[in-house]
Amino acid sequence: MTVFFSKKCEYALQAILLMAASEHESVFPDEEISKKLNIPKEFISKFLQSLTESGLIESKKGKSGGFRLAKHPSKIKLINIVEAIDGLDSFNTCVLGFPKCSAENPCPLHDKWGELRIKAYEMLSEKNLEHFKEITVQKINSI
Amino acid sequence: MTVFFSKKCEYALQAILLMAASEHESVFPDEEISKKLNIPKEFISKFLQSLTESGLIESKKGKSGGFRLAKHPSKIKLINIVEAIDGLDSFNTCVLGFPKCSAENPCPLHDKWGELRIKAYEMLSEKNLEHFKEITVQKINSI
DNA sequence: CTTTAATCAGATAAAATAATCCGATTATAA
DNA sequence: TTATAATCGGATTATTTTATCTGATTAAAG
Repeated sequence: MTVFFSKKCEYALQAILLMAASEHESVFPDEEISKKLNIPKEFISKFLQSLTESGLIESKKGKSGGFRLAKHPSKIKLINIVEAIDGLDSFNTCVLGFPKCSAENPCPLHDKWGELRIKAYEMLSEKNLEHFKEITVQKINSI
Repeated sequence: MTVFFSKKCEYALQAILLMAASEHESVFPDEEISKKLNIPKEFISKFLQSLTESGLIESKKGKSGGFRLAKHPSKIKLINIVEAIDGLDSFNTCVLGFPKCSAENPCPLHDKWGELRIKAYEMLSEKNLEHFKEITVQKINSI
């Protein structure tokens, strides 16, 4: 396996990047997200519901409804999505799976992995969605 | 989820660290590995077989049989185990799950993730098992 | 030669994750 | 007010991963 994010989380990150890259307050129905990102349509409501519960997006029922960001892109960071979907446990567990790995009882990779973990966290939290607009548009157009 | 290694791979890394930390040429039956590392006994043969096929360890059948390293610990690196169990695909795929992520069509995290991936690879390949002997002994004694 | 203790290999079961389906509800717009 | 198009939520299915079971084989030791 060797996954970093679950599929749900990957999809959620892609979807929210897509929303942030578009006109503010645009509403996206499942169908549109599915087509633009090649995500199984029926699966979308599953992870977008989690994001709705977390207050990151809002859902609008009925005709011409769909999902949209609940905040301005500048107020959202990728780590918020990861936390909502996968949680932050993996930033605190031993990479080798040893129990009670700590500075007192470190595993052979404890220190190195600790550094990488911090860098990974930074990667997800140092920028907000506003910063990713342009590159996201380009990426999506290339799919 | 947000896993880095599969459970199989974690177990395999732990098991091979254990073997490398002991007297050279010691033979370890399933039972012993299971007890020392709290790994389900029946599951051990599953991933140790993969390591046997890869030539990292040898299995000895019959009474007083078991598994032992096929090479000196100084000739084995953690990346060898990862490659044998999980493969190296994750070092080449997009962290956000976008298709065809590349320098020409990068995802928003392409560069940052690229750096981290290299550091992760280094973490697994810069040292050999000989280096981890002492810390492994301490870690296992603390379980 | 027989007993014993181990791996091996294949089948199966359980659990987690990913994907699909469908009826109920909701709200827009004709 | 009615038809339409969307989410919502629960149930179900499929797939993958993890774990267990069992019988066959092997080899050491008495």
